[in-house]
This record gives sequence, C-alpha cells and structure tokens, in this order.
Amino acid sequence: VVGVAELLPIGAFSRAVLISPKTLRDYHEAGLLTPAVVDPRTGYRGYRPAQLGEAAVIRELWALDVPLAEITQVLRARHPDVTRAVLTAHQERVREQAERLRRITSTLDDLLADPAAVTRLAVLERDQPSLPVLAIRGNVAESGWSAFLDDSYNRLLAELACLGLAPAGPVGAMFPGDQFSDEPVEVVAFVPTTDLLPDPVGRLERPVRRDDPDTPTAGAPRPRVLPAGRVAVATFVGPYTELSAGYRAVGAWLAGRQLTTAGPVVETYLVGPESGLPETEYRTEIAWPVREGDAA
Amino acid sequence: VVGVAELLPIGAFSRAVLISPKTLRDYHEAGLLTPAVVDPRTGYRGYRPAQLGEAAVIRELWALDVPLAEITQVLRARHPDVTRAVLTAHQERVREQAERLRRITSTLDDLLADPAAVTRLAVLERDQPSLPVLAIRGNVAESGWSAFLDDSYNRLLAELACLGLAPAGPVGAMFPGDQFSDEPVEVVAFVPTTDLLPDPVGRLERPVRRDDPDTPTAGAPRPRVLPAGRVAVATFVGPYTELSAGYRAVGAWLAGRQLTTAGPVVETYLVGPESGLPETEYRTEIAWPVREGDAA
DNA sequence: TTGCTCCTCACGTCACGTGAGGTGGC
DNA sequence: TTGCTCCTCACGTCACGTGAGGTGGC
Repeated sequence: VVGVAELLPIGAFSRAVLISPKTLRDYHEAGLLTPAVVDPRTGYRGYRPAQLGEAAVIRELWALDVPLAEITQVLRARHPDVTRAVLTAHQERVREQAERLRRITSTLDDLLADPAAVTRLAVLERDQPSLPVLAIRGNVAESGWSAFLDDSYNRLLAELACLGLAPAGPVGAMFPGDQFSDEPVEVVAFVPTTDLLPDPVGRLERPVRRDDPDTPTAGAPRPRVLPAGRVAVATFVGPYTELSAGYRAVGAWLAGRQLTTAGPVVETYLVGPESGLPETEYRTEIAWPVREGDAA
Repeated sequence: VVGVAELLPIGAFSRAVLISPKTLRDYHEAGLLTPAVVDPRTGYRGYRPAQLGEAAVIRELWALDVPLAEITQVLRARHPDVTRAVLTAHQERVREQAERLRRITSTLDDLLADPAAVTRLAVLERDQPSLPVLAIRGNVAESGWSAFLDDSYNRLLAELACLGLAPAGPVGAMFPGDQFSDEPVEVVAFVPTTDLLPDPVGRLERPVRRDDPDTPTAGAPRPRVLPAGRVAVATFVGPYTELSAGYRAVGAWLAGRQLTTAGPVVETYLVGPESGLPETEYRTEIAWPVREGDAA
C-alpha cells in the first residue's frame, strides 16, 4: 500500500480528536497521553492511530468534568473496577455541586423577589460547612449564660495559647433551639480551630468519660466538630440584651416559608466587647439549622 | 465613653466578617472594599464599623457564586434595579450550570451501569455547542454525496485559504435525519471556522438571494452557524462504506431509551483520506440531535 | 524586650489559551 | 525559496491560600 502513514503528527491528531495541540503537549508532559514516537533531534511528536481511541476516552471523561488525575487512573488501570470506583466518586461530587447550585438558585429567587434585601441582609439560607472547634460544655440556666460564656472563652483562649495556636475565627456558642424554659440547658462555648483533631486521645486529653467520647466533659476544653448543614442565618446588629429581636426575625422568616428547625442554634460573636466598639455596633450571627429538603 | 474605637484593624475586621486578611487586601486593591483609612506611613488599614455591612453583602453574594466584578457593580450602584439585573443574569448562568451537571450525572449513571463502555466508547449523549462554519449547500441524492462532498471541501478549503484563514476543526456534513429514500436531499458540506461572522453582507458576499439569508446559496461557500443542542454521538471506526453500522448503533441506542431524533445528523470526518492512514483507521463522528428533556 | 499584628512581595492552584521567537520538512 | 507545521518558553486566567522576610505598636 502506498502512502499509508503509521504516525500522525500532532496537528492531524489534534484535528482528529478535537483536542488542541497545546493541550496534547500538556497531556504528554503530564504522562496522560504519551506520543508513540518523539523525534530525538527535532522534538516532533508522532501519534499512532491506536492512540485515537485513548484520546477519545480522555475527551469524553474530560467533558464529564472528571479531573485529569482520575482520567489517568482509568487509562492506566484499564479495568472496569477502577473505572467504576472513579466514576462513582465523581458522580458523588457532581451531585453535591448540582445540589449546591439548586440551593443557590433558590436563594437567588428569594433575593430577586426583593433586591433591596441584598443590602439590608435580613435572613438568608446558607450551607454551613462543618467547623472544628475547641469547646467547653456546661449545664446552665439562661440567667447564667453570660458568665458561663465569659469564663469559658477566657479558658478556651488560654488553652489555645498554651498550645501555641491562634483561633481560626470568632468565638461562638451553641444552644438548644427548642426549649425556652428557665431550666438549665446544655450550652457549648467554642472557639474555632483548624489545628486540632476531635480525637478523644489527642494531646488535649484530660480525665474524660470514655463512654461518652463525643461530648466534651463539662468544664474541660475538648476538641469537637460542629456539624455541617443547611442553616437560616441572620446577623443581628446591637447589644446582647436585644438579641431576641434577631431571633424573632429568624423565627418569622422560618414560619413564613413553613420551615422547621432541626437542631441547636449557633450564635457567633462577630463583633463583641473585645472590638472596643460601642455595644450598638456588636454583631451576632444567629444560625439555625433547617430541615434538609424542606424548601418550598 | 472610654475605649470606644472608631476603626477596626484588618484582623478584627477579618474575624468579624469571616473574610481572610489576605482577601480583604485583595478587595482593597481591586477597589471592591476600600478601607476608610490607610496609614500613609505604615500602610496599616483601618475599617469603619459601617463597612461591616458592606463586607457582609460581599460575603453573601460571593457565597452565591456571584463574580467579584458584578458584586462591585451591585455595591457601587446601591440600587435595586442594578441588583436585580445582576442577579437575574447570574441566576441564568447558575441554572445552565445546574442543567449541565444534571446531564453529567445522567451520563455517569449510564457509564456506571457498564464501566467497560468507557474504553469501548459506544454511544454517548453530549451537549454540542453552536459551531460557526463555512458551508456549501446542495440538493444531492445519496449516490452523489461522495462526489459532492469531495468537490465542496476542495472549494471550501480554497476559499478559506484565499482569506488567509485555517480551518478551526475537521470538515463535516449535515444530512436530513428523517429521510432515507433515494430522492435528492439537502446536504450541507462545511468546514469549521472561528473567524467569519454568519453575516449575509460579510466579506464573503457573493450574489445571493436576499430573501433567504440563512441558507447558503447552493454551490456558493457561505458563513453559517450550526445550532447548539443535545446530541447522541458515536464515533465509527472504519471505511465510509460501512458507516451504516455506526448509524445502526446510534439508532439502537436511541430506541433503547425511547428517545426521538430532532433534526439533521451531523457527520464529522475526524480521520479521513487526508490523514494517509488506511481506510480501516478512518474515524467518523455521527452526532444526532435528541429532543431536549426527553431523557429517562 | 517579648509577642502579636500588620506590611509587601512571590508563588501555587487547574487546565488550559494565546502569543513570541525560532526551527524543520515538503 | 515559500508557506506550513512544529518546537519551547512565558504569561494570563480567577480568587484566593500559604509562606518568606521584615516592620509597627502595646
């Protein structure tokens, strides 16, 4: 047969697989798709026809947003089990992204109904990531909350300082969301940290109850992770004595869309006494978990 | 009042609005959020309490994936109309992204049912973007397709060369998808290009029928844009005489999921005679539009 | 004086696109 | 010899994070 080529130069290969020459060179360098031949003198790359199939696989998986590192795994292994594992993990990621976007459209719908709310910033829904903290738990009635929190933050910050760490964010507290008697309730004072594992045998170990590894022993700073989830959030501006107005706002918002709460409230003290600002400038974020999938 | 600060240093401001100091500095440089005071000697930034609200707006819109440039617009204008316009445009983008991800999960589901198909690469669904081309239209019976296409590609490539342009991808052709008699049918031979506007008064102007601006005059190269849409795609490997096997594969795939076709088929000649490869290595992509929203 | 905060570069991210400047092959 | 292809840098993208190395303020 006359004129039958065995190798495609990068341009012809590029047009055949709809991948730019630059990208093919990058794939070469990354070890994703190595040309069959590289001329040692000129550096010219030559691709075999059999590599067209491989490139098509790359192209298709790439079009499905599969990261190149994982496409590499699929091609290296060439085994359905590996392919399945990669695609399953990827499917999960894509589903999460889609769910996030669905929620964004929902929030955008709300904001579009009242664009001025963007700069007023009343109540918004938000996905709260999980938050590693150092925490002190206590059983305290409402009249004692303030003193309990003051004391706890002093101890938590001192403990962190001892460990040579800085807080990863403003301090906060978690309260039961469904109970407003004057009985003592479980209150958790926390300071965010990125550097501690919530490990009951970690370096913060104190005499703890082994049978209850996930709850900080009352009075002892313990690493903990506040759970992720969907929350309704309002930022209240003003002194702590008026914070209940913020709760009323969130409550009205929840009721207005027939949402129910699903767990303890988290208050985060974005601007507090330590700022030196007057009390009228204090800012407290109120984040109340809402039941997943409740949305209108 | 003693000890009341009017300015927050960047660290305190950062903790209050949950935006990192580095990001605040970037926002300063970008003109998104300029500190009220910058010490001319030390460069220290000072933020006023009133700026906490502005930062909160940035934070919330950022959490909704609004690009910083558009957040800037919202803050500069401080007007509900601008906010609404920005959010509406953004909403549309987010919806498109979500729709794309939904389709990806659907394709991933298919691939997971048969992971070996990834390396076999049978039939896949895909979103085809719109494609600007230079095209020649003809009314040709099946027996004349080959000669018509050969002739057309010669003329199209010559025309492009005259204009000092190179093809933006492999050549292809469009055929009616719903008609397989031996009657003459409308066939469009095309070569992709990025540089021509599908403008009837563009520089490619020939004597054309003004009453039919969107259809290339038979025999004359005309700029055109192939429409975007959802397509079922198969890449057939082998000589053109056996291409019908590729169509059978796509047809069976469509039937298997009760999809119906919705327009003309596009064949793209990824590897053809110009490659110098033997006919058994020819690769032809068959892309058949499917009706939107038909998916199982 | 000691920590702590703040400052300004500089570089990495991810998968490319887009030149600049130069060489090889028909 | 003329075009065309191919080569290797280098830089930009987007909104940051993560240092390095140095200074200011209580």
